[in-house]
Amino acid sequence: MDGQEISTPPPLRPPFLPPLSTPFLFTPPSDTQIIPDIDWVCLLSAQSFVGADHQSKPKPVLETCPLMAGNGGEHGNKDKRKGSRFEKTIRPRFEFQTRSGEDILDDGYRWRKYGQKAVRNSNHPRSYYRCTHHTCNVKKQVQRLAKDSSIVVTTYQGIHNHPCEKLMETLTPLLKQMQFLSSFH
DNA sequence: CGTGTTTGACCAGCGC
DNA sequence: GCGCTGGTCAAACACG
Repeated sequence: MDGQEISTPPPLRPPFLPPLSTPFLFTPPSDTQIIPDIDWVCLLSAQSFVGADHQSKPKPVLETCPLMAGNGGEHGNKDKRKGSRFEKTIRPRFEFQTRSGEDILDDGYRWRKYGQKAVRNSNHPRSYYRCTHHTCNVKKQVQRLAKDSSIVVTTYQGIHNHPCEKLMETLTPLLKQMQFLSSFH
């Protein structure tokens, strides 16, 4: 490497993430210029960061993926592999290509690695991650491109059913400050 | 001690 | 049926 800058992408919230409207009670002061009908989900979605240098256009697809049968997030069922463990279920899949030295993108969620496999036609292994939230079934796969090892391909499967912890941490003080400021009006 | 990672084994799907 | 490959499990281990 000739000292090329590797751009670490900012934390992102692609479209497969849950709507923020549920956990957020966003009540802007009545005399501010905040547009009430802003679609924050779209605003923060992948569409909004298409064009950034380090991001490629995400490829959202719907396809049938093997899914744990009756998985309610409970662990301890050792017979998960047997019988009707897998059933065909429509599960949203989103793929991102990111030019980064880091394999793990900070998307605000917590992930636990549960596997790693060497992949055919690639020098780089594929890593498997699962959201650590006990009620959440979202998974992601991280792999570097065989052609260009500086590009990380992250594939998300599923939709989070809980708020983004880091984003909540970030926005909570902001919201409190807004409420504080609005109390003067 | 709780949480996350590593890694070998296991299983299912698919092509031949 | 067999072998290959991708995906997952779970015990062992590391770390703060």
